[in-house]
Order: sequence, then structure tokens, then C-alpha cells
Amino acid sequence: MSQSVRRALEVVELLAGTPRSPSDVAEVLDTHRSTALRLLQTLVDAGYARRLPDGRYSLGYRMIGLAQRAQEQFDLRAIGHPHLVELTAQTGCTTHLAAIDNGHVVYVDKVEPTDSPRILSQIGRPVPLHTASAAKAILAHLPSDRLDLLLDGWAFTRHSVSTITTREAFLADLAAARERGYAIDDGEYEDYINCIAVPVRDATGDVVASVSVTALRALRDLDSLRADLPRLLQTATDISRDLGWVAT
Amino acid sequence: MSQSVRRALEVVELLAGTPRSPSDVAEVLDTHRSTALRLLQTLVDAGYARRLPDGRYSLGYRMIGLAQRAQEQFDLRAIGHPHLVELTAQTGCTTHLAAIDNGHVVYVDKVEPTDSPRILSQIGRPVPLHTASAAKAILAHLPSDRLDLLLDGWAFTRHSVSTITTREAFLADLAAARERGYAIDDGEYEDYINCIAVPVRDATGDVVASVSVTALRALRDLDSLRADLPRLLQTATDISRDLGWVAT
DNA sequence: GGATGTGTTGCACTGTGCGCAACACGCGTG
DNA sequence: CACGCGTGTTGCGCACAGTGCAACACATCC
Repeated sequence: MSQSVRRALEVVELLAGTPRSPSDVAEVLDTHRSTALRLLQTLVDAGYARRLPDGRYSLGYRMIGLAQRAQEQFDLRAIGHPHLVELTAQTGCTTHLAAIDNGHVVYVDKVEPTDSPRILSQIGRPVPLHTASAAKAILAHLPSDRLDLLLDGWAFTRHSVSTITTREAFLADLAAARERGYAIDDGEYEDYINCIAVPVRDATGDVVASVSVTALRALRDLDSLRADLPRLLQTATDISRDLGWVAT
Repeated sequence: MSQSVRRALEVVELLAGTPRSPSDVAEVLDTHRSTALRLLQTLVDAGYARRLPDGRYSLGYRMIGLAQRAQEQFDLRAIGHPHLVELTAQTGCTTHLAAIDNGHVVYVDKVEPTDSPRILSQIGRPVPLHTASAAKAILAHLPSDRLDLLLDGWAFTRHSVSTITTREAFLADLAAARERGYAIDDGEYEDYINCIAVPVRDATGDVVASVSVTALRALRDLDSLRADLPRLLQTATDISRDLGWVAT
């Protein structure tokens, strides 16, 4: 729709990764140096980026202000957050809250234990549908037409040896998750990470989100995580109830 | 430099205020409905905005993720935050950390007490130089050339009866603040709010930031705030020391 | 039935954002 | 010191992106 805006946002994403030099930005955007510079200046003007003393550019302070405002507008996150914090405290694992947003499954919240072993997920980023348990827990309970909509055109890219790479196998996995009551990621994205996830329902009873517990396999393998399943289910129930859901 | 990007960011700011309908956005931007819609869709695509069930648009989840990344890049904020939290706990007031960024004084951090009496400041937004004590505390210690740079073209707009509206009077106020060791905002922006602020120094001894305590006059008048001055000074010293400053 | 607001699309015009080139500047290095 | 390298700035001309507009389908509400 809008090329320059798209580029600008691309720059923001770039700076979110790590501070960059102007020429660096120009190269990644595959554009002229002056163009990148003009873009950066616009962003700096708005407070979305800032120039570091060493000449590189990073995200600006305005970002934080925006996020604070954003959080106030996110009922789901606001409701879920305290529950995630508790779950993280109980399990010692990184926990995620995921939801469907604009045709993607995105992480809505993420709480890491204090001794955080760096999980690479990022709030607001689309979740890989066919590997993340948080995605599976939602997809498993979606009506088939909405599921098809999300899955159409989805590439079952292999990320590790255990990645599910065909739609048929994936649908079978979803069915298993539905029956089981929780979804699994058995090192399907990063082979050294596994997670389990359960669905969250809203007032109408529809599954709209999921909660997941993630851990390094070396610290907590799948069986170990399963031991926390009751806590996980309790958290999901709590959030669902806060969303207005009443057990049937 | 870039009109469409500027517009896009304007939309983001708009949504940060409160969720808006498309036609609403179009009107504010003074642009055609379809243009606004196209813009919104680009933002939604990127996760920076989202469509609410009722058709309005608000900020997107990606905002939060970006802010988390941003915070990791902000040494000053990262360093100052815990001290602000403590100061807020001690005083029961809203506290701010302000710094110079891109030719403006901006709030870098803000901590509100749990029973938050809604102060309207926003992180990343430029601070009104001639009213906010947080700005004065910094300006009072700036070399005159840098001060002139910031002040040139600044309009001393009257916001309340006590607003200082001339450059001369303002410079006198700064001198007083410098001598006194702390700066004051005596209801100069909103007449029912007053604050005091003290400077923060970096490793080179330059004043680069300030900490302020803000309160409703009805709850804490200036004299009452002054009682917390030792705590405020201690906080500023702590942050300065964390920044590498050593007392002379 | 009409009124209102959203979302979409095709088209034509215009202006804006782009690439480019040239220059000033600061910094470190051989 | 001259040189290379990267940043920052500016003027220019062109192409095309982005805009405005109009017309449509579609919901919802009264």
C-alpha cells in the first residue's frame, strides 16, 4: 500500500534488533544512503529513534511511552499478565500468552524468570504456526474454516529434526492436542527448547488465546514440563474466567 | 522530509491517545477517507495498530515488543528505574526521570504510586522547558551556548497564572534553582500540580538528566514536597553514581 | 426504506520521495 | 600530512507512489 511507510517501519524493526549505522540501514533496505538518512531523521524527529553518540541509531524514548499507552488498551494482556507472573514464579519457566490478531497468532505477553535463559520470542511478532505449542493450542480448537484461512499458504518450513512439515501430519497433531487437552512443541523450532500450551476461552466459550510454558530441554524435558500441567491449566482457567468465561 | 511517513507516525500518536474510527482519523489528518484507511491497514499489517471488534483502531501488540527492546537499549532508564521506584515508594508521589534527547528535554521514565492521581506527562514526549521543574533542573546547569540552543525559538506560552513568560525572568529562575540546588514548578503548567527536581550527573560531571517529584498541590504543597528534598537528592546522587559520577 | 459508517477497487493526476552527485566535516591511520 | 572512510547536507530531475475521487458492496441501526 505504502512503500515509504513500510520502509520506515522496516527501519524501526531493524533498530529494534540492534542499533545500526546509517550506511548499515541503507544497505539492508537496499536503498540510497541519503534516503535512509532522511528516513532516520524523520524517525528521530518523532522520537521513535535516537542517534547514539557513536553515530549509530537506536529506538527512541517515545517507543516506551507508546507501549505504556498500548498496554492500557490491551484488555487481554492486562488481564493475563498477573497470571503469567504467577505461573512463571510457580514453574520457574518462561511463560507466554498468545492470541489471534489480524490473521496471525502473535505473542501478546511474555514473562521470563529472573535468571532468564533468553528465549527468542518477541511480543507482537507472528508465531510460527506449525511449531509453537502456543499456536497449536489455539488452532486445535478453531472451527475448520477459520483454521483453513490461517493455514492457507502457510509454509511448513523445517527448523529442526522434529518439525512437522506436512499439513496432514499437522492436522493430526492438532487433533491429538485437542483430545489431550494441551499442545506440545517437542523441540520443533529450536531442538533444545520444548514447551506445552493450553487454550484460553472468552465469554462466548470460543478459544481466543493460549498460555504456554517454555523451557530449555536440558533443564526441563517434556515429561518434566508435564508435571506443571495442572498449574498451567489452572492459569488458563483463571484467565478464561477473568475474560468472562464460565465453565460449562 | 517524508510526508507519508510523517502522517503514519501521526496516526500512531493519534491511536496512542485513544482508539479511533477510520473516518475519525481521516478527519484529523485532513485527508481522504480511503487514504487514512490505507494507512491504517499498513500499520495493522506491521502489527503497530489493530482493529477492535467495534471497528475502531488502536495500537498493536508489536508496540509492546518494541518497547521491551527499546528499554534494553536505554542505559539511563535502565539505571534510573529502580531508583525511581524506590523514590516513589518513599514519597508516595509520581516521579520522573528526564534527559536531553535530540534538542528536547524528554521524560525518560515515569513511576506512579499505586493510587495514581493521573499526571498527564508521557514518556518520550518533549517537556515544556519553562514550566517543568525537571527541565529547569537540567537547564540550570547547562553551559550558556547549549542553553541558548535549546531556548532559541522557545515560546514562553502561558499555561497558568504562575507561568514564567519572559526569557529574562526564566533565566533568573534558573539561576535561583542553580544556587538553591533544586528547581521548582509552582503550578506553572497546571495550577493544581507542583513539583521539585534535582540534577543528575554523568561520569564526566556534566548534568545530563534530572529527577523530579510531582504531586497535586491539594495533597502535597511545595513546602511539603521540600520535606522530601533529602530523599530526592539521595536518589539523584545514587543515579549519578551508577552513571559513573564520583563526588568532587 | 433510508441513513450512516466501513471496506474495497479502478483510475488519473500530481507531488513527493527517490537516486544521484557533489560537497563539508570529523576522525583515525598509515 | 594526505588519505580513506563514514556521516551529514543539499540541489536537481525524474518516475512512480500515494493521493483524491467516485462508485460499489456490505453491514447495522432506526
